[in-house]
Amino acid sequence: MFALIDVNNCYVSCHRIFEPQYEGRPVIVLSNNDGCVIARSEEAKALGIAMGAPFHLIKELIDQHNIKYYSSNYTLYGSISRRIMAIIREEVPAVEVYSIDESFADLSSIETHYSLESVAKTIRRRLFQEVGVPVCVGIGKTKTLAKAANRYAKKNNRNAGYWILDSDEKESQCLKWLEVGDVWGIGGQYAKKLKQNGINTAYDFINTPENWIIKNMTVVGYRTQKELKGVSCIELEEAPPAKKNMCVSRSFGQFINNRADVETAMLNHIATLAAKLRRDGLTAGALQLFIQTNPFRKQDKQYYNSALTQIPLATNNTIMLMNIAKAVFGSIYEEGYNYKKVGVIALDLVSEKVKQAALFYNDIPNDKAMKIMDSINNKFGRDSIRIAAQGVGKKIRKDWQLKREHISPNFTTDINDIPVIKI
DNA sequence: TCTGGGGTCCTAGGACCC
DNA sequence: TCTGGGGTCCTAGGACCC
Repeated sequence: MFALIDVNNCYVSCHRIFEPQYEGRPVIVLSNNDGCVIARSEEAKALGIAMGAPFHLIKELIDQHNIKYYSSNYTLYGSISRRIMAIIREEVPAVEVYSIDESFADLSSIETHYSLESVAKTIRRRLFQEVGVPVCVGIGKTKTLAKAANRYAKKNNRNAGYWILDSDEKESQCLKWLEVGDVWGIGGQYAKKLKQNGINTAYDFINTPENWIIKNMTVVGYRTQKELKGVSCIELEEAPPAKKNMCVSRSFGQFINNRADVETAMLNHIATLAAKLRRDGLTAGALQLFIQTNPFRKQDKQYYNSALTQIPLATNNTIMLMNIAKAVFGSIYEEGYNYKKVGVIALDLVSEKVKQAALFYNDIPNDKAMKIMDSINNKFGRDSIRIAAQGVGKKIRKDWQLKREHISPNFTTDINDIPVIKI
């Protein structure tokens, strides 16, 4: 059996740990740049606030119902997530951290219904007491069934907070209830196509001929069908597979139409990217840059361009990557547009330890300097030390930086933000 | 005025090789 | 009337996940 443990309305729940006065009240969390809604409390969902709703279009509703809103604070969520995963690891033999708020567990060593139930209850109780977040636990024979069970628990057994698919009857009942578009692995496009063919529930889906599924949804859809039938095709991945690409991109707080600022933003993304590569012990064999205007501004001329550069000697050195990026940037930047976003992607990633040497290339970068930069930034906070091209003096705070007007304190990661308790 | 960021997998088609 | 068989690599596009 597999379990899926999923934090209820994760980002909202993270904020409520430290501001419990918002328990029972409508709360939402906004995307970067306070652009749109990416998390909602149950109370906010009940008021009709949709996932992805643009913030500026729901301001009236927010005032009307006194909805609490936060800018997203990934430092906080990451920290809470680590606490959660540490506790889950103590309770089950094997864990796959699937996302910031979800993990799969392998329960194959646990046999009776009673023991499964007790694992679910213990995890819930400990996370609530020791971290302060509510979670739901779904249990089934495959990862896809565990996902389905989790959804069932959330909608139909929320107080208990778990659901176990340990009989054929319970499986059928859950699959008849589950809309086909809510199956893990079936997204909007396939859901539309399935419904056009009269396949509305997960139960309809498992009773659809295999050849139809393969023809219309490839082998990926076929695997999903097998999983729903109780045949496990997707294994637990305790160690995440090596990354193939790594991307850093941000929308600007407002649009920018001067080259120097766009370039500075890009170089800052390079610095972030290079640090992420070094953190994971990876080097990039190629670098892609892209820039784009804001597609929502219909009054603006639209533009998108990208450039892919092979790197002769795979690297994670900030200065080298910056030099490459600067050399290529001019080929994609065009004057006369209002830019909204710039991004950088590292591709052809290989481990630092096994990277191929280059025969005709002697420009060995100073990686020791990078190590020192990383250790300073790890100790004193990001960008404590940086490359001058990222901006100095007054240039550090600029239009391209994120808008986060409703940011919460970093309660768990910044000594200055630790909550004060008065006794 | 204002609409997120970061990933993976699969297939078809076009190019190449012997 | 008739035109082989067996492969790989790369890219773009489309689907999906959180």
